[in-house]
Amino acid sequence: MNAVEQLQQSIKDTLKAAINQAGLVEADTEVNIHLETPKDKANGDFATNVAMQLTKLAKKPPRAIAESILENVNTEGTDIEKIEIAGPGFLNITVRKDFLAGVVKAAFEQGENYGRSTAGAGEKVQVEFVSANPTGDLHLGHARGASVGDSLCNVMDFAGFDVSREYYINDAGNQINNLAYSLEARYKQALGMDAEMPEDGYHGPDIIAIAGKLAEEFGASILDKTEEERFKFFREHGLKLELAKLQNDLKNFRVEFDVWYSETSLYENGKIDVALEKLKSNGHVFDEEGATWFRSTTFGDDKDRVLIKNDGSFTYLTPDIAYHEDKLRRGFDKLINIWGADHHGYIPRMKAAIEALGYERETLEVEVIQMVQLYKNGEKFKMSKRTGNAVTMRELVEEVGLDAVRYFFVKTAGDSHMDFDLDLAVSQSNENPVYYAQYAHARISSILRAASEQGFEASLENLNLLVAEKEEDVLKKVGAFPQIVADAAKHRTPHRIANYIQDLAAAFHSFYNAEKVLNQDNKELTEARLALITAVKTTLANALKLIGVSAPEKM
RNA sequence: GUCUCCAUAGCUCAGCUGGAUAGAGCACACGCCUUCUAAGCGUGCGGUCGUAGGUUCGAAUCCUACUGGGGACGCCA
Repeated sequence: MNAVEQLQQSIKDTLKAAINQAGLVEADTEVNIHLETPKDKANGDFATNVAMQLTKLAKKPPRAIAESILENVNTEGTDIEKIEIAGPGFLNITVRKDFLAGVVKAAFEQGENYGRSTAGAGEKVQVEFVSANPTGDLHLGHARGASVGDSLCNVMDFAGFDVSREYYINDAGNQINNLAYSLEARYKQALGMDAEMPEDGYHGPDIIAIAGKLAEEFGASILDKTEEERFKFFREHGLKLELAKLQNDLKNFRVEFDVWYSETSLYENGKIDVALEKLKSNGHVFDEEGATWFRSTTFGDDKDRVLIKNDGSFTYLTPDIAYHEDKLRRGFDKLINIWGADHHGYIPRMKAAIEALGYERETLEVEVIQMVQLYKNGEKFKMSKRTGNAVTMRELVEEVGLDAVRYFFVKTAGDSHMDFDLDLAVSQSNENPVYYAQYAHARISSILRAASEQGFEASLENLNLLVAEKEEDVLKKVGAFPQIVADAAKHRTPHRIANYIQDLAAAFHSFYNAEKVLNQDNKELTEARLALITAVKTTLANALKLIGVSAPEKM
């Protein structure tokens, strides 16, 4: 438990004691006190609406309850300086100033671990994200999914969850056949031959590039093979090179997975049959019209789903069920899937499958990432893998810059639709909010360099000198960080980290303009302030790292 | 047609399990560099929180209906 949490708990305990003392509720009633941070600091450091919430139980008006609590409260030996009644019945709590000094100390001493907590209690969580088919380049939607997914993993890890990142490779099924045929056509074209692309072929430039590579390496020799051999060749090489490309692109996007899980492996090791048998023995499978069905409607899906088509092959769902069964067998407490909004209709059947396999429905959590609408030259820009004119993640990073892209995608809540104006992102890249935060970090670094040259050293000795208004604002922001991380992890909302970064940077910039840090005439204050800005620097760096953005020493 | 997500300032978006006078950035207007980085700070302008009901001490937040937009409704993946 961090300092702020301890403080909050202590305030809650103090208030609970007062409520009991006042006899406002039955002795065994569990009163849930919610503390919030008032927007206006004139309303104290913390505020609670508990008096309003108790109106029904205590059968008194809120202000009378508040007064009753005040009369019975004992703040001796706590960090509470004063409690006031305000508005309709809020209790505004002001904390002793020296409490904030502890915040600097914590950030200063914990360094890159400041903000870590055990809020997640080591819960084993697996997060599956991106999982794009290995049949084309990653595009805008994948970039958003990668940003949000990776940041969420970072945040949850920092908040004490045991996180594993996984990418599900769809290397089986029709799309891979299409990949092989597309590649063969491109290969022939690369050799100067006439070849038509298959009807559902992949027209992306990456396929052309891979075909060119194969033509260079193998010449025309592949043409001598039988049709079956050629198919196998293009399938294998296509997959291998597509996968290598995906892994490389993601790595360059600062995203690394713990596990790359092959769909084909589910076929090879019989896990699909095992899952099917389990569904059958649980009584959730039936045959009809030559196909085998999963009775998903039993678990709230709006229609039943085919598992085995009448041609004997599996639908996409079947290996996916086996995959999820396998995840659960690996001992995860929670499965988080990050899916594009175009797949959200798929959620009820997957949850149904989880339940049919005998697990808790809630074990599977699906975070839906809404579509990104790209604008260019003031017009909507259609994204299509098939037509090959999509803006890829790689191109986006080249044009806009990695830090800006990662920041941009993670600062918006995943469940809200998003417009991405490419011209704006490129032309105004210097005004992108990400630079605002990075600039704060660089500024601090600069001051610390100057301080070092002038013989100053950050010190925790005189933190009680940090009483200026702007200093307090900064301290409160720094102190809030562990709780922000814990909340963002709990609610699966990494965008809160981005918002927090803006707040913290703003508090610092404001402080910077109001107070000068280095002052030869006041060594004590200077060195206390150095400790303060070091705490800010640490916090900024930690927060930026969580969302995959760099923290530069100079700009 | 059914399901689902969304609708907050001119634009892009926040708004924590319902709380006090709904916030930030961009844009616009005006100030601030002989002083640690002006990619910054300050002041101002800007809102019937899509519409109409409901729930209650209190609703941008929860419920219902409607309007408008995205997405999904396949023995594709």
